[in-house]
Amino acid sequence: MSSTDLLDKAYEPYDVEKRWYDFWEKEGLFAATEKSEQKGYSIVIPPPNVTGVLHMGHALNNTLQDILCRYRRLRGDNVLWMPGTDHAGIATQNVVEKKLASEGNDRHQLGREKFIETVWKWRKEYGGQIIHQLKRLGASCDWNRERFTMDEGLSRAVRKVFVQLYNEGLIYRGNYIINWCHRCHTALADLEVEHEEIDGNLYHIRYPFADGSGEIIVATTRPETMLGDTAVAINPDDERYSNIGATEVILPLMNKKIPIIKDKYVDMSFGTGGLKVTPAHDPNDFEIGTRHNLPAVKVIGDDGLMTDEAGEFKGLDRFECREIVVDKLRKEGLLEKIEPHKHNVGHCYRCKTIIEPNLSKQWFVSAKPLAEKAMDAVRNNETKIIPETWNKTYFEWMNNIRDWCISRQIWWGHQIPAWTCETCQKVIVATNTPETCPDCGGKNLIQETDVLDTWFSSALWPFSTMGWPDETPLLKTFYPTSVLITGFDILFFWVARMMMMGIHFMGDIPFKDVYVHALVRDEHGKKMSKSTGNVIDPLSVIEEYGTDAFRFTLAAFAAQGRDIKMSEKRVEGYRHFVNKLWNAARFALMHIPNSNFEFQVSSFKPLSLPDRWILSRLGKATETVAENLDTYKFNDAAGAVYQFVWHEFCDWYLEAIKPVLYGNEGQEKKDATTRVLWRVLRDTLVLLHPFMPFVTEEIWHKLPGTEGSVMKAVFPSDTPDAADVAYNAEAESEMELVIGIITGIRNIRGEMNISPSLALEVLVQSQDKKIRETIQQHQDIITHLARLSSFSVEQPGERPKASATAITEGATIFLPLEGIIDFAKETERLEKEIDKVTKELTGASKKLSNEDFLAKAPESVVEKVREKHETLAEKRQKLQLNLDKIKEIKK
RNA sequence: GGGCGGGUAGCUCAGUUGGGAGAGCACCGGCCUUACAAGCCGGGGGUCACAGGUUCAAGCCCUGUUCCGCCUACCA
Repeated sequence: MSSTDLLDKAYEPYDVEKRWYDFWEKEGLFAATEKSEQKGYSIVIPPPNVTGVLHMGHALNNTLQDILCRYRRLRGDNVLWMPGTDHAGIATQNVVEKKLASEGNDRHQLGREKFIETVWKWRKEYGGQIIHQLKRLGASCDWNRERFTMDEGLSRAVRKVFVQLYNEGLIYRGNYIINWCHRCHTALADLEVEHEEIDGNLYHIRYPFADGSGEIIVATTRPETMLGDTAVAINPDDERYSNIGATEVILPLMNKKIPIIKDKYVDMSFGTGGLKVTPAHDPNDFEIGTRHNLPAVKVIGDDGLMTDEAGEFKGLDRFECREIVVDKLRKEGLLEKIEPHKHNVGHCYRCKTIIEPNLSKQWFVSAKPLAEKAMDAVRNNETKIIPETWNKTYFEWMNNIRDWCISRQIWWGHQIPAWTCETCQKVIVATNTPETCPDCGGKNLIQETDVLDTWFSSALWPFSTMGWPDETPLLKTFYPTSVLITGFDILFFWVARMMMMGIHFMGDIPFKDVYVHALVRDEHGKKMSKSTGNVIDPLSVIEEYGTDAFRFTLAAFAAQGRDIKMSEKRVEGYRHFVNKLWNAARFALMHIPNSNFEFQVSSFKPLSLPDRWILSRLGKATETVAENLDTYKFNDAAGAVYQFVWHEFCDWYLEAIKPVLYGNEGQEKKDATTRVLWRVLRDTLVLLHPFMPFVTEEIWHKLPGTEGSVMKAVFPSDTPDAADVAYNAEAESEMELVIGIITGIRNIRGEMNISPSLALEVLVQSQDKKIRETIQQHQDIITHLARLSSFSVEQPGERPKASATAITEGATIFLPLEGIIDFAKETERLEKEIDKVTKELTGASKKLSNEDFLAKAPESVVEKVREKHETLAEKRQKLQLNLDKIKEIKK
């Protein structure tokens, strides 16, 4: 590509993105090396649901991962970003069932085997959607290694884990109260229940004593469960009931005698202090029932309809039954009253159906022993959670962890590797399908029909994806992973469980760092949801503004510990930034020769002030970007590079070197500056690449003197010629002086409304010889950037009359403009400036006259304030002088 | 009920051992200056939620109040 081929005037992302993504994949630039001398760096992707489509959360999550992976590659690491999806048991089954229903079919008609076949077919056809969307985002995953939680390898890991935990006594099976979703027809883990406050009623029901000596009133929010009551409980300390003789009540509607029991659990201050006990339909009642050996009567079936045990109510829907029960109680005069009552009701996290606590035989993981070590790892800093504030949440949950119900009554998932011998009822748990019963030799072995919770398999993700249970080179190179990037919403679901499983099975933590990022909300801070209609589709944003602008927006707003409020307007702003870079490159390419070009900056010395300055600033920007990416401060990293590119490189450097590039200063100077320009652009592209991979790659290929992909570039601070961009104190302070003078002149121009096209004559006075020399030396830059017709520097002496003035540190600027300046305006401007300075000056004086401050503040602070006071006083004095002068002339 | 986070410019937010209140957008004024009007130059704007306290010094540390958001939980 020759430099005479100008870039288009505006950056058009669409074609560029497609082209380079294909190129990267084709060149194998995303591939990790199994064995390498390089430092290993690995991230496993939080596997999106195979049913999923890319939303803002995914976009943020994966953009951050991609930034880190691309950055680490530039730093020379051997990077593995492991991609994949999870099988999302309930969600996927729901989707496929819906599809079947639309075809007038259902899974029971198909049968289990056929149904699972259908799901696989669906997965093949539609399951890759989100992977394609991740590619649009620029995700540099090692796609050849893509995994799926239902893959053969991962399934093997699941079986092995299940069997081992069972043998260790950490998995057990039993009848317990679990959360039951009638719509999904399965048990759910406690975590999968979403609590929501709803306006319900508190029903007060009279339970007559069996001996006719009176009654006790109990309160309930779910009257239909009374049909399954097996006791009424009171607190043993409750004086209201200390004198009752009755030991039993008659359960209304059922006409059944049930005992009155005493249990400390009962809260005396709630209602009447009488509690109905339904062990089959309430977790607390279940525990009370266990303590008192009460029978558990299941009146609500797994289908949501009342069971045989519900007597005359049999077959009614649970909510319908509630109304009828209440109605009947009222008629029989057993309903004391109904009070409105707000309470929390559990809903299924997949389908929002109201959850019923239900007695059921399920499989559980005994979590406490696993949680202990998972807590230790964080306590000992083996795994660091960032930001730290999430430690508390992590410990809070781990400390109160309860056993994890892992069986699901659905078909799509890992079928539990347990068999029951029909002959002797022995339960066999094994990785391979057993042929005969080891106890009785029976051949009729029936496999457990339940499948495992999807999170059970995702808990193994960091090592199952790398080939475990085999000892693979991949595991050796990349486990433990370097960092996990995730949203806090799955801290418990996933992160905590990976910690438990990783430590238990690998004997080592699954990740060294866990970076917890925020949620993406809409521009008003509301959670995005389909029902609210405030969802912004990342893909439409990408279509409209380009991937680079979108990614940069996400990074720029990814401040630790705060949610991101996303609006398209923000993205638009960063599209301007992409375009700015594009045009800066366009400008640079107009001046960088494309042949016989020696790119070493160091061979051209001495360099001009702008050259030395921009190299110093580039070094600073490089350092800042690295520091902030190393500590997951994505917004600060993005901010630093943005500031550098726009306000230092474009606003000052490119403007300052124009005369040189136009050849006004001779070929030698031009050659030197061109090298610096090239160098800064090259390094800038590398710095920006992790954030904006596409536009940087596009420019990289247009820039002479670069080879291959920018992905293969070396991070600026790691290059052999990194010394060129070291901090240069002299250049920075000289440039500050020059910038100060220019800004002073521009300020007058702006405030006085002097036409930009009018070239001005400017005189600068300074007492400091060094300052005078520096200014003199760089007067061409000042003349150019401030648009001057003449410029001179001298010692303080005669003040030009009729001039506007500005004060910078160490120098006074005079803009003699007889006939041009407006005296009234200049007076006003100076007065305003004096006001400002006076205010600051007063603050400093106050401090300096405070003896305590002088005595107790550190010397360096006092000195700083003294200096400040001195400069301000001087500035004020000069301003005052100028004001007096103006007023004098005005007269 | 328990826990966490937040209240800083009109808006969205930075502000990391306590010592100069900042950015982006929006707004106002001036510019088509041959990279970019998706741009350039200049400018205005804040009792850092409120009340106390510690300190020479508080946006930052402590206490209390208040408002908002989230997580978590078995008061029927």
